[in-house]
Order: sequence, then structure tokens, then C-alpha cells
Amino acid sequence: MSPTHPRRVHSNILLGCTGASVKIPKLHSQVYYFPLGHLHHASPSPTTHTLSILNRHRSIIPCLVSTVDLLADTHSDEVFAKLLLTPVTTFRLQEPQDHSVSDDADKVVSSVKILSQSDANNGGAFSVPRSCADTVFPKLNFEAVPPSQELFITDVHGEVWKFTHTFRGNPRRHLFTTGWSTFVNKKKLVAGDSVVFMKNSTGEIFVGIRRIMKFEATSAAEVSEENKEFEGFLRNGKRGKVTEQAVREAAESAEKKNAFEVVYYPSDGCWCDFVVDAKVVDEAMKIDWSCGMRVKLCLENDRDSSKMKLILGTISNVSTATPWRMLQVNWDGAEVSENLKQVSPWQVEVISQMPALHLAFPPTKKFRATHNSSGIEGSTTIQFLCSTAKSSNRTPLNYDTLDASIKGVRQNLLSVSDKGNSFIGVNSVAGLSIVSTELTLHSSISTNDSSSDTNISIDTKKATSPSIMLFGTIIQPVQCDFQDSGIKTSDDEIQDIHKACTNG
Amino acid sequence: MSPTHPRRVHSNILLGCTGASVKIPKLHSQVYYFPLGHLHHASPSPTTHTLSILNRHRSIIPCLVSTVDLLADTHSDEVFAKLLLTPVTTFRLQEPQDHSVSDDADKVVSSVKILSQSDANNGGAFSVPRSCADTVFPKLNFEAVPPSQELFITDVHGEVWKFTHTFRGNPRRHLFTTGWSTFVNKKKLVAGDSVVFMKNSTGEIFVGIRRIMKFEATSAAEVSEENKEFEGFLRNGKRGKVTEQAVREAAESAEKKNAFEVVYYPSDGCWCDFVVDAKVVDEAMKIDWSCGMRVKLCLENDRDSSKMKLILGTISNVSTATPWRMLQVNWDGAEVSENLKQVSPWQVEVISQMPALHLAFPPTKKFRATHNSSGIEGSTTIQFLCSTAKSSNRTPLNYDTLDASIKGVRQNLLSVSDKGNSFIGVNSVAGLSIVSTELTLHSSISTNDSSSDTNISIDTKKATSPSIMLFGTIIQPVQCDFQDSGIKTSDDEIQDIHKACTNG
DNA sequence: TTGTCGGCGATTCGCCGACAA
DNA sequence: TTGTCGGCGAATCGCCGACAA
Repeated sequence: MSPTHPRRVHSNILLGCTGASVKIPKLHSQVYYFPLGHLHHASPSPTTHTLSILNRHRSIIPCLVSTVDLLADTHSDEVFAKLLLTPVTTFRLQEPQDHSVSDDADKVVSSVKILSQSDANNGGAFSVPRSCADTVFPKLNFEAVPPSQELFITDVHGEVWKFTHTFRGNPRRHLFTTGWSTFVNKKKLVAGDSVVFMKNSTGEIFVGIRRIMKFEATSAAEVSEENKEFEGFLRNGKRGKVTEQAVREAAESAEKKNAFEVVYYPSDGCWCDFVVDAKVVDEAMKIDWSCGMRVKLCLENDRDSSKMKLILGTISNVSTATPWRMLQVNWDGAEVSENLKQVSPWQVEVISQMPALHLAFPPTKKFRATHNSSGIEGSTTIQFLCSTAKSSNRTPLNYDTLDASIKGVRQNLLSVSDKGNSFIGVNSVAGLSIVSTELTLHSSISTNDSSSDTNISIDTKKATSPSIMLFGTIIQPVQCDFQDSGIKTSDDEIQDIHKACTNG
Repeated sequence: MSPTHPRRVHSNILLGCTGASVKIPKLHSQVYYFPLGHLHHASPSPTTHTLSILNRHRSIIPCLVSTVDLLADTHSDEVFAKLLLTPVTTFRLQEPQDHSVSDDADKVVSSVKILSQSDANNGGAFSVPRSCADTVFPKLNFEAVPPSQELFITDVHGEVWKFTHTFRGNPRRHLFTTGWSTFVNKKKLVAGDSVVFMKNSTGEIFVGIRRIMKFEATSAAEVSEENKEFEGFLRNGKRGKVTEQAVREAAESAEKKNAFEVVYYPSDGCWCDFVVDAKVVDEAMKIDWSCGMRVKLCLENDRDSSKMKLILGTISNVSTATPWRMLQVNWDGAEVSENLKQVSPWQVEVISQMPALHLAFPPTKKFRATHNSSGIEGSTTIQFLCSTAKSSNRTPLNYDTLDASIKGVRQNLLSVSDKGNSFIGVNSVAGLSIVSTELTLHSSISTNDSSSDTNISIDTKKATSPSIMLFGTIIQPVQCDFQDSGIKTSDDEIQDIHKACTNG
């Protein structure tokens, strides 16, 4: 439907635009395709017509990734991936991932900023974050009065924009002046949109855009109203690009074992995972998912994408129809996105049973408060787990076997990741979440945070302990005994938690 | 694909926007649907894939018009019709057209202007044509200095725009000042676009838009270039709205006798007629179309839509595959639109054999000149007709029988039209063309026009003789003997022709 | 460190008759 | 009758430090 072919985008630029946690399947990798997830990507409220068609086919289809195109929408600057998937009957086991990822090794430093009113209003100036000026842009000549330079910055279409970057005002600050206004107008930016500035190893500077979405109850009147502001793209999160029709055609091609094309828009408001690395799915499905299991999920922080947000929850229902979003979870935090009420097994991780051990510590006043207000801590969880395990006629698990099985999962995940794993969607399966397993426990015992939920933030960038690369994310290898853990971070929050815990 | 439902438009407003010669099928009328024409409407160069699908089905499908929606595109202000067609096996003959067209009887006066550079540039003013100010807008109070009024004008979406209309300058002229600039910017108008101002019987004023199209050889680079100027619509004549997919689905629904939807964009650059009134087609197909027949076609004048342009041609080939565009015609004029190289029988009319009779008049000098330069006049035509009639093994026609058969066709067309006939496409079958039959002959004999082709213009608006309504157009009833004809018009051109002829 | 405001130039916008065509 | 131009006020646009937060 787009009037012309969108431009190809370098993978690192794409990742800069979407956030580094987005993963795109690798060429020739083995994946599972989930038609239901694809449909959900096209329309959050699909028609029964399409659903009935999808129900006639398989709900999980093994495929090889035959083509990967990373592209940018000509009108909205949205980046997206177009994949050609070839259905297969069986996967060859552990085919060597011999295609090197050398060209992706090019380090890209990036900086995101949400536009303030002053940035977006036609004041004509953009307040450059200090960190962006320091890490992404060339150093200014501070001898000059005022210090200023002209920056030539490339957008996702290869178009170059000129900005004058000055350092002035009292107190001094970095500003974009000339050129910024035109950019805002041409790109139709509004307050709340984000701009991403990136620099590759050759010093070339790029700019990407993330547009704010207006998720409202959409009455007909509102849609009509919204339509008046049509500017070549929509801000309602419904992308016209992926249609239900496209999903039906894909599902039917898949059924006939014909290669088919899927388009994936990694947008922050939407959690999409309809093409998932086969090994990730296989490993996740080895777990005997059941009601009452405690799980956790790793999300990108709204405000600062370099920080991650953890949320905890209890599985309330397990669907058997399809692996995709088979887990219904009651999340501890008050409000979660509609998309997170049901999650896929590979999105979450089972929480270690450590809380039971640490309950030996005498609870502090603060712990009691947390306990009473949120109603979640170790013993409650375990009781729930046992009762549901019994009711579902499964072998009751003792702590040891449960713990062991979870360790086993970890091992598998680690070994899988070494082979160059990848999947579509925000990666929360492994890596960082192993660190957070520990941190979660502390938080529920002794957090100083007075807020009512138990979410905490971890600064992954500032981690200083020995780390490994997993799913493209630096993680901390830790032991189960946190008293002797390898965690060493400079993050204030974590230090606070640590201190409070050892003092208690 | 449009993000919201386009607004409903009154039929008279739609006709004002498109030009009065566009006809939309009436509700519950009997029509033929031509899949090939539909496909051509979607894409001038369709894929072989779609063509092969269409070839498996019938090329002409009788239908009832179950729904007629007249709509306006939210972004481009383009007006279009959405029809629900229900395939039928047989037509009930001559069902009474009892549904009155009273609400359409509301007279709408309109005035079109192509925007000049000065109108479209941000000079902020629009030079109102004298005729528009006189016929469409309320009278100004010329006592005031300067004379001015505020006009509230409604667009196709019901949105009201305010313009100040003044009469000033030396020499005095009508101008739009305040409000015009915002209108140009919001509607993204450029020089060459047209605005249509309309007034209904209650005095309400409306404005429609016809956008200039850039028909160029579209290389990939050009498309990419064009894309930069995307503004919610395209100026390349390809409407993204009607897809080949939609045509395939329509054709397949039609084959299964299921009701199906078609969308029709009456754009000036495109001659579309894929849903045609059944009686019109039946009548046109009664004629024994053959190579060498002389035909004429009635087009809207490019510059002034109130004038019509006639073109003459000779049938060079007759297809038997489908009635739709079965006639290949060599048009006398040097250049014609690609769409006109092949026409449907109901688009053209066989030229009367009257030239032979009038050749008794001694040719003037001017006639000789015309004869030599254009190479077309009565005797040549008749020779050609006879020779091809013989070669195709048909019964040679003498003038009397041929003339009679043509008169018969006219009678049928007239009787058909009384029943409330209608079809999609520019109406050139009957009505006006009967007048032009006469005029055509004169022109080839004695036109004062020194241009190299034989096209002439007729001002239909100024006709003063007794007239009847046919296909929504006022036409002149005429006898075959022009010496005693009822033609009385105030049009200068026609008067000139008349005078030249009788004087000669 | 960075968001917002009032201030002030410089630059457009938009209304005007003067000319032709 | 109407298209284009130069001129001119007026209303923005866009750059600036002053303030907080």
C-alpha cells in the first residue's frame, strides 16, 4: 500500500531507532511462526472471520528465515523488518551458525530524548541532552564565542539534515538552533515524540524517530476527529501496513508449505513475538507451566531505555491451544499493558525459590508494610504453588527439585545463546533477568522505595563485574547465594537494597 | 485502507466536483459488470496473474445495484462511488422505475476554475472569475467601499471555510483574500488544481477540488522522488484505493453469485465504465459493429467543462472476447488518450450518413482546404464503409437501410432514457451527440476553424430551443434535415457554422 | 542539567494597486 | 476580464538570556 519501496536500513541504525532490546531473526535461522501472534500484530481486535480461518490451520509453524529486510517507512520514519519465511517439516539439529556477524560488529553509540514542549513548539530550539553532546556529537570548540558547529545528520532514508549546534545561555547548555525548526515541521514531530541520535565508528551521525502513540478508547467520532490530523501516518498504534488480509494469506501459504512474507513493526507500545527462534521456544516449552507459578518479566524502562524494569506475577491460567501467549498472569503491579495480561512462555522466567530461604531474616518494619500493602512475598507464593499443583493433579514439587529444574533451564538457555540465538520481540528470557532474580528478592524484603509496587530499575550500562554477552545484552554471572554473589554495580538503587538487606 | 469512513456526499455536489457528464448508476437499476473494466480502473497495467484469474470467469455479469454510496475521500477530497452489486441470472424486463428522483431535482449551479500561479502561490489572494461571482456567490453591496462580504463555504466533508470576498483593484475585480491562504495550505492545492464552487437552491455554497495529475513515465527513481511530496494522497492518477486484489475478489464473488462491492473514482484523466446500465449495453450491442464504421465520441472539453469536444474515427478492429472496449478505433485527431484507442460500443455513436446528402451543396474554398488537410468527409467515409462491409462477408447496406437502422437505434435510446437510465462513465451515447451529429457534418464542410483537426465545441448550457432531458443532460430534438432543423442556439461557434453553411 | 518564559530582530505572510495580456 | 509583479504593514518565526525546577 505504501506508494514506493521503503529504503533499506542498516541493522544497527534500526536497533538504535527501536531500542537495543528489539531482536530481529537472523538470516537462515530456524524459527516458529505463530499466525495468531501475526494477527494480533495486525489488529488488536481481529475479526471472527480471520480468527476462524486461522483456527483451521496449525497454530505453530516451523520455518526457515529465507530473507531479512530491514526497512524504513517513507512517511513516518518507522523502521520495520520484512521477512520471507519458508515452512519446513523438521529442523536440522544444531546447524552451525557459520555466517559471521562481522558487519554488525560496528559499534553504534546512541542517545534518545523525548521532545519537551519547548523542543517541539516552534521556539526553534532543541535542548540537547548533555550526554548526547558528550557521547554522540563531535566535541565543540569551547574557545570560540559562542562555541558552535554545523552538524550534518542522516535520517533513516539517507536524507541529510543540517543543524547548528551551539553551547550558550546562562547557565550554559547545548542547543540546536538553525535547522531544528525545519526538521520538526518536515518530520511532523510533536511533544512526546522521541529523537534518537546515533554515531557509528566512522563518526557519521544518524537520527531516528519514535512517535508517541495515542492509545484511547476509539469511538467513531474520535477516529473521525483523529483523521483530520492525518499526516501520512497514524498515531493510534494501528499500522495500516499489516492487514488481516495479509495475515490470512500468510497463514494459508504456510499451510501449503509455500514461502510467505511477514512484516514486523517493532513499536514500543506493542509487544510482538510472532516469529520466534525455534530453540528459545523449545526450551521454554520444556518447562511444565502450571497455575500458581511465580514468573517475572523484563521490560524496557519508559523514561530511560538504558534501564530495565522488572515486573513480577503469578500464572493464573495456562492455555493448551497454542504456545503463543498460553500463560495468563496476574501481575503484582497495579497496572500493566493489555498486551501483558497473557504472555508467551519465552517472554517470562520462572522465579527462583530463594525467597523461602531468605525469610529466615527477621522482617523489618518496612518489609511488613510492603507485605501488607502488596500481599506478595515468599511464603504466600509457595502456598499458592502447592495448592494449585495439587488441584491440577500434578506431582507436587519440593523446593529442591523445583530449584534444580529452574537451574536446568538456565543452563539450556545459556548453551543456546552461545549458538547465536535470536528472535523477534523484546528479549526478556535470559541474560539480564538472571541478575534480576536476585534483586527481586531483596526488593520484596527490604526496599526503601515507598511506592506501592515492587518494580525496580537496574542500570545495565554501569555494571562493572565480569560479564558475558547474551542475546546482545551484557549480563552478570551470579551464584544462587547472594551473600557471596558476584554482583558489583554502581547503581544507587541496588546499593541501597544491598545495604538495607545486610544491615537487617 | 483509509483510516476512517469517508463522509457521504450529496449526489449533486458529487456531480459538481466531477463534472456533470459523470453518471452514477441508480439504486436498484439493472447493470452489467465488466471485471476487465474494473481491473483497468484499478491498474492500467494489470498483472498477468489477475488477468488469468479474470479470464477464467465470465467477462460480462448482469447485476442489480443493491447499494449506492456517494463518498468523499478524507485526505484528498476526491469523490467516489461505492456500489454493492448483486449478480442475477436474468433481468426482469422493464421493471417500473417507481423510485422518484425528487431529491436530486435540486438545481445546483456551479463554477470551476483552474488555479493560476497567483491563486496558488502564497500571495494570499484568489482571483474569483466574474461568472462565479455573478452566478454562485451572493451579490455584493457595491455601495460599500470597498464592497466586501464574508462567505461561509462547505467542503465535501461538511467542514465550513470562511472567505472574505471583495471587489477592488484597478480595474476592479472579484477577490478572495482572508481565508484563502489557509484553504490552499490545508487542502494542499497547487497551481493547476481546480476548485469548484457550487450553490444549491437554498443558497448554501459548497466547494470541491479536482487535483491535477502528473502523468509521467514512472521510473523507480521518479516514484521515489514523488514520494517525498506525499501529502495523504497521490497525484499520479494511481489510486491506492482500488487494488487488483479487490478486483479479483469482486470477480470471484460475482462468479459465485454473491453480492460484491465495487468502488469507482470518476477522475477526469480516466475513462471508466465497468458498471454500465443494462439497457444501454443491450442497445449498443444490437448494432452490427464492423471494421470501417465511422463513429464519434463526445468528450468533455479540457479547458471549459461546459463545452463538449467531439472526435471522429474509424473502427479498425472488433474484438469478440468481451463487449467491454471491443472496438478499436483510429481517431482522426492526431493524439488521443491511451484509454480511447479501444472503446466500448456504448461510448460511441455511429455517424449518420447525412454527409452524402449535403455534399450536393457546392463545396466552398474552405471546404476544399479542410478536405485536403484532414482527408475526411462524406464520400470517403461511404467508400470505406462499403469496401469493408464486403470484405467481412456481410450483407452490404444501402444508405436507406443503414440510415433506418441508425434511426432505430436512436428511437431505442430515447425510449430507454425515459425509464430513468443511468450508467457509470462519461455519457456519450445519446442526447447531446444527436445534436452533434448535425454539427459534425457542418464542421467538415465549412468550419472557419483553422486548426488541423476537426474537433469542435458546443456550448450546451446556452441552448435555447425546446429541449428534453436525456441521461441528465439537456438535449435538442432535431430533424434529419438540418435546413428545417429545430436548432437554435446562441453559441457563436454554432452560429458561425450555420451561416457559413447556408451562405455556401 | 534542562524546561519554560518574555524579549527582540529578521523574515516571512498576506493585502494592496499598478500594470499588462 | 484576470494573471503577475513590487511595495508595504503586520504577524509570525526563531534566536537570545533570564529564571527556576
